Amino acid sequence: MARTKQFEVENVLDAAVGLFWKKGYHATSANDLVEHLGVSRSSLYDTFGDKRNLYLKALHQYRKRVIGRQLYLIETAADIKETLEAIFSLIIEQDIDDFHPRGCMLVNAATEMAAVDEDVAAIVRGNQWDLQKAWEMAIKKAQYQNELRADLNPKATAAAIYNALIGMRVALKTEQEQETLDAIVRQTLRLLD
Amino acid sequence: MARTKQFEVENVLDAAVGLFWKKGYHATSANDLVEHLGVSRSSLYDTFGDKRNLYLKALHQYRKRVIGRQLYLIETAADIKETLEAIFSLIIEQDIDDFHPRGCMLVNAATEMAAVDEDVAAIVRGNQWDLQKAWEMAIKKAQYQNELRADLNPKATAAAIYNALIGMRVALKTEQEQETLDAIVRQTLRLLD
DNA sequence: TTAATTACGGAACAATCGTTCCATAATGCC
DNA sequence: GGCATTATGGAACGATTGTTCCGTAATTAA
Repeated sequence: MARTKQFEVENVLDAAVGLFWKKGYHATSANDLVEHLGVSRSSLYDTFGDKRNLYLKALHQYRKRVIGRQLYLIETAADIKETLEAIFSLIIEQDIDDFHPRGCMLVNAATEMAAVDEDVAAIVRGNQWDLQKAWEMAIKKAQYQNELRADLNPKATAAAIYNALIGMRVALKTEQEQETLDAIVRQTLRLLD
Repeated sequence: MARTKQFEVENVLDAAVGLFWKKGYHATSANDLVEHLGVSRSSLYDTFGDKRNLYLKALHQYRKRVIGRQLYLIETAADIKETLEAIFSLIIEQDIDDFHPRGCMLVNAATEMAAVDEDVAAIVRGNQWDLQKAWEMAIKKAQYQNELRADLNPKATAAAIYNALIGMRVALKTEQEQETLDAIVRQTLRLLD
């Protein structure tokens, strides 16, 4: 028995992801949010709490949407090397033509916030665990199917792959020569030989 | 024929590095700087220009001091695999016991600023070039001395090593199990096999 | 249709932001 | 020792920060 919201919470959260992703936490002002989310100040605070709370919710949303897709690719991988190469390509294509490459929101969050905000750190850790586990399982599956050498350590290899992908997100923040990017992909794939 | 400065520019710059390194650009306020650098507001602006300018100078100082040491280690490496392992250890030790791990100031700068500040991006790119070139030369030297396989691509391998080191800096921002860190080091070393 | 409840728009808040300005202090050259 | 020059401390600036508050609009159950 009350007025209904004039916006879809999910949509607003997606828009918040877009802003925080591009500019980070500190450089995104409350005014930025009000202007770009199409929701009034009071409704924003009513619905999402303060700025930090909205940021945390945006991080969760990013995991759900963007990382979710990546997890799906890894889990349903037919050929693990092809999948790794494809994910590298996705990441590279996403940033390479952008005037302001956004990188990975969780990597950005890790460097900007994780050291001083335990809640952010926990989200980053959760994401890391998900992705490393997904790679580990995919490696084990590939070994079971005789597509990968049996003496490869699945957990260690997964950690190294995850690590290389993170490095790539950072590298893409500054313009990179295609040759260098290809080299990183090629060398990282060697981890699976 | 004028009053002399009551501070050493170099020392103040080092202190600025300490602040910006730990908190990043946006989260470090002008007040923070005045309080921790022991220099009055007006002297700070007189000597270093505005906040952004001081940040850029601090980035240069970081390259000179911290990265300079790393370059020296790489260039004077007797055993390249040992050197890579040693640098990983240095990085890990630097962050692992810190309550607020600082990571690498240039990695932090890349994710926070490089996309929207071309001057920052240029500094990061310069640093990347220096380090990749140093690794490339070290690899070539090791090949010449028959310590590394001759069919290893020096440039590509250098890029991958640099990339893995960056990933490590980000990973250390959230607490990491020693086992995982060791795995990353071990797998990255395989790039030199 | 009324009553209860929630959403909304916008003004307003104190606090902090980065920066400037000025009067005074200190220095080296003549 | 006087003069020109620069450094310094501190007050002050307007702008922006994140957040709150309030009067009004909209909604639905009764």
